[in-house]
Amino acid sequence: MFIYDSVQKTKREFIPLEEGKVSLYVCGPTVYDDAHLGHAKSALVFDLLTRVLSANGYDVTYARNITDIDDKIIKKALTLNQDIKEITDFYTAAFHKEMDALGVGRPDIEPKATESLEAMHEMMQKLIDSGHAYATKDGDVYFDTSSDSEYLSLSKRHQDEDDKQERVASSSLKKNPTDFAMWKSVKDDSLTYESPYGKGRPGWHLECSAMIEKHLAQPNTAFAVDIHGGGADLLFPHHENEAAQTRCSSNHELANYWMHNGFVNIDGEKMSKSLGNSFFIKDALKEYDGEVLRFYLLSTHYRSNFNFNSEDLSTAKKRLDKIYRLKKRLFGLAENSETTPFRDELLKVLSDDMNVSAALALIDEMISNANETLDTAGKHKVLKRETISNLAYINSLLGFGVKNPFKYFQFGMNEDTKERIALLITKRGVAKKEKNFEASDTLRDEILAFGVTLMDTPTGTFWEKV
RNA sequence: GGUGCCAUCGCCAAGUGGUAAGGCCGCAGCCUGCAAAGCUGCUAUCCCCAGUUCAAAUCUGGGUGGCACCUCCA
Repeated sequence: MFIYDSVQKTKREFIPLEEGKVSLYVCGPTVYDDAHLGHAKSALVFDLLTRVLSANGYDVTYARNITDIDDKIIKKALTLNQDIKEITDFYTAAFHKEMDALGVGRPDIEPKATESLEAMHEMMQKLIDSGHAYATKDGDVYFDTSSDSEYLSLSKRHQDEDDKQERVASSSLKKNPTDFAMWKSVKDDSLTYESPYGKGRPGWHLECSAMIEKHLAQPNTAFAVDIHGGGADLLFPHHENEAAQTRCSSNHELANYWMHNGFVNIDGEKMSKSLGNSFFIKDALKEYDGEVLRFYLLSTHYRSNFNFNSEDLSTAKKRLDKIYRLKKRLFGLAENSETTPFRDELLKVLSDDMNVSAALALIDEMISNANETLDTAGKHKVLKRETISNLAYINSLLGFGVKNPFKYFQFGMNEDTKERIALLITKRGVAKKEKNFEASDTLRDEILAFGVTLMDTPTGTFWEKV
């Protein structure tokens, strides 16, 4: 298994801290709004990573946090006059539902900030005791970046540049411009959390460091976790600050391998809250099967920036369709999971820093070969067995082809329409049998008007939604 | 301004020294009552210039053009 380390900027062979085991931590969503395609991309990338690691025989412990303490949440609570927990519960549930639709497995551990305050206080206290952090008279607690000689080693920035980039001059109580808040005092009693330093809320960076230390870190290892992942934008300042806190409060570095996934743009433009062009997962799911979205978002290498547009999405669907059509041809045959050369190759390319493109090329080649043989020698038993095994492997490793192939092609069609189509197909079948092609073609036009295609096969006539 | 990434067929996209994967689109054909689906065949020398090398899309230098981070953000 090889992984590109985005801090060392090189592809490295993956060697776990503890043989046979992998600890993986990924920054999860802040639950104050609907999740957008960027959240989907990140979740999908690391879902794939856990599948590939598992297929390589590793026992994976995957943690992805839920940030349920945040200024944006507090702001929303005030604006809507709602309880904080009401908001975070709502968006956490929505997030889970959308991840399910995308075929993203639940992490083994899903820590919430609200349930990890004690761990945060512990870490903060250690940092204060060791002189790496300080409390101000306002009740804020800051990390002293000048106390960490390794600060900025992740993002490889230069201190002097960050000095002049300071734009918020209000925090004059900071010792250094780059010092960041671990605890911020908040006056409004209804929106605060208790701490030994007064009421307030924890800083975002502290949440992740503390949760990793509490849930994943092993004692006496050089790193708290094997792999830390997240979106490319998180490298600085979020991961830099996380790493500093962990480094200075414990005897290990934060992560052995850092993985950052590329961004999702919409029609060439960055998707962001400030631009107001966020593309929510829930909206995309209205038009496309979650698996199509999964296939599309995973079809480009995880480190590349991804330019979302509907043309490419429908191209991706066509490619996924081919998997399902082959599955249809083999529908009802006994399942098996025998080893095949294809399986070995597929795992091999995915184990090389998740080369999905190469994997898809292998899949298309496998499909093409299988179809060709089925066309010319339909009773080829060995090939059928192998193909079923191959499809099952694609299913478990990539999460493609999970559904019933007939249902897949009926996405978004209501029962009433399905019945009417079935009736017309029966009528057309009769006309065809009587060689009344004029009538059968008229019936076909009626069927196509429902936005479907028709295909006559040896085992019957089937339709697919276009 | 600082730091970093990228530039491969009409479109999407692999490939990091050994002579250009795959998909979509297009064209030709097989199959089909006709279609659809499936299958077969055809379609690029890798932004520009210079260099290193027996050999470069792949390494080095210089251009040009995109983009990201530095501010909440996956």
